[in-house]
Amino acid sequence: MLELAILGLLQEAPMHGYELRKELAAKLGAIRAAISYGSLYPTLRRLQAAGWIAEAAETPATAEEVPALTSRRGRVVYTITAEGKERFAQLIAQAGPETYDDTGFGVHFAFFARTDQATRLRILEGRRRKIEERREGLRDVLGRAAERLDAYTLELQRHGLDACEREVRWLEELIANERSGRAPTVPEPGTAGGRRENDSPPPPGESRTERP
Amino acid sequence: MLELAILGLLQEAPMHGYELRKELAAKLGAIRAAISYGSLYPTLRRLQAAGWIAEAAETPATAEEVPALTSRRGRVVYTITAEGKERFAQLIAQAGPETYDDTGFGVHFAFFARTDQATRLRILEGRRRKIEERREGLRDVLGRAAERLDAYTLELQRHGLDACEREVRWLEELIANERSGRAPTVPEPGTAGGRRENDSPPPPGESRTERP
DNA sequence: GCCGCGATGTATCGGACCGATACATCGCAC
DNA sequence: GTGCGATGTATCGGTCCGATACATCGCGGC
Repeated sequence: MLELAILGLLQEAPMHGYELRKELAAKLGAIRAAISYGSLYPTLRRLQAAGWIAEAAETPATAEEVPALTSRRGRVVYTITAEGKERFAQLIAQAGPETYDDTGFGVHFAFFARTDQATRLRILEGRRRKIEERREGLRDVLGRAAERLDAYTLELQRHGLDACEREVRWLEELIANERSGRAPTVPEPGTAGGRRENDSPPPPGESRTERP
Repeated sequence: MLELAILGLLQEAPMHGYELRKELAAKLGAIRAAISYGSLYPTLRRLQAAGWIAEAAETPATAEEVPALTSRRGRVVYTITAEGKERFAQLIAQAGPETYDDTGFGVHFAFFARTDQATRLRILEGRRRKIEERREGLRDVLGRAAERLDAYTLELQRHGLDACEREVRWLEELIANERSGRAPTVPEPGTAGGRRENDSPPPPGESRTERP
């Protein structure tokens, strides 16, 4: 999962670890807190060893002079390689079971702008299926096993059931929108000209405008 | 977390591993899928080594005869010890930061029937605070950084924000109910007489009765 | 009668990820 | 001029997961 996220972010721009963590937090804030350095840095090294990302050392050419003083270790900027882009595409397209859990789905969804429509649809439907299963489980417990459980546990289940129903409805909207929709796919920023970023993905979900 | 959950469940009845997993899935179905055996069994051994649970071997006395044939390995039933109950009480009362993440809160909440009112209130308020922080983070991103993000990422944040607002409202209800409420605490089933289980916890949350 | 098969049951192993910790630099406010 | 919060890289132990293995039980089909 972390691997996929890193590859995806580096496709938008070269970054160093710290930046990667912040971007990730911004992009996945709805799903998970923030990635730990304890997994980030080892993963970066793993990806580099695999040839999917490359170190693009700081000191932008002109720094030939003034080298020795304080040694200036500086941050390590990573770039994605051609193999890395292939790897990303492969990871995005192939859906294992972990693609549909909370984190996995969140990461995949966050990169939907770089995902083709068929895959998007497949992932949304897989996620819906999974949430529907959880929902049925909760309904079962609330029905059959209700008298075995205390009031707090019951309330927890009710709240969970509510969240499931909401997410299914949300997914339905997205799926309908996707089916009837244009196919935007990747804007590919950075390369080739000054086109504005994110002008292409379709507007998913309307009717969600008012705020209490 | 697993440790707390096991100690809590064994307080309701002696159980073997498989059963523990199922009960846990039923009780925490709203929070997480199901505990893995890869963490369950090692944890059971750790708890046993610490003296918090004890093995209460199957074969209920009368099985003195017919011993050798097929050896009958059978399941291992665990019971909580007095030290284990103390440990549980201690874990329930002391709140670290992990008490307020999704899993931690879920586990604590699931055992609210065995938690005193002051602690319940503290945990509910801590959780609310944490969710409010996440909510503010999401509002920030949706406000300040909106143009940097693509439509899908934005939609993910919106959905997350919605979930946060809902959970805060849910917590408010529970907190209000708790403040103005009776203090039920532990029914202590199994020991001392044939009292009906879970007749004591207060009804948390009303106004949640209709279903679409 | 017996055979397979799904539920029950215990167990291990490698790997992913977290949380705490350490340490160094930079800019700026006091 | 100095302290302190943000920036930045890095490691280590521990928790938990997912895959896998293996053995038993009860029951329905042939």
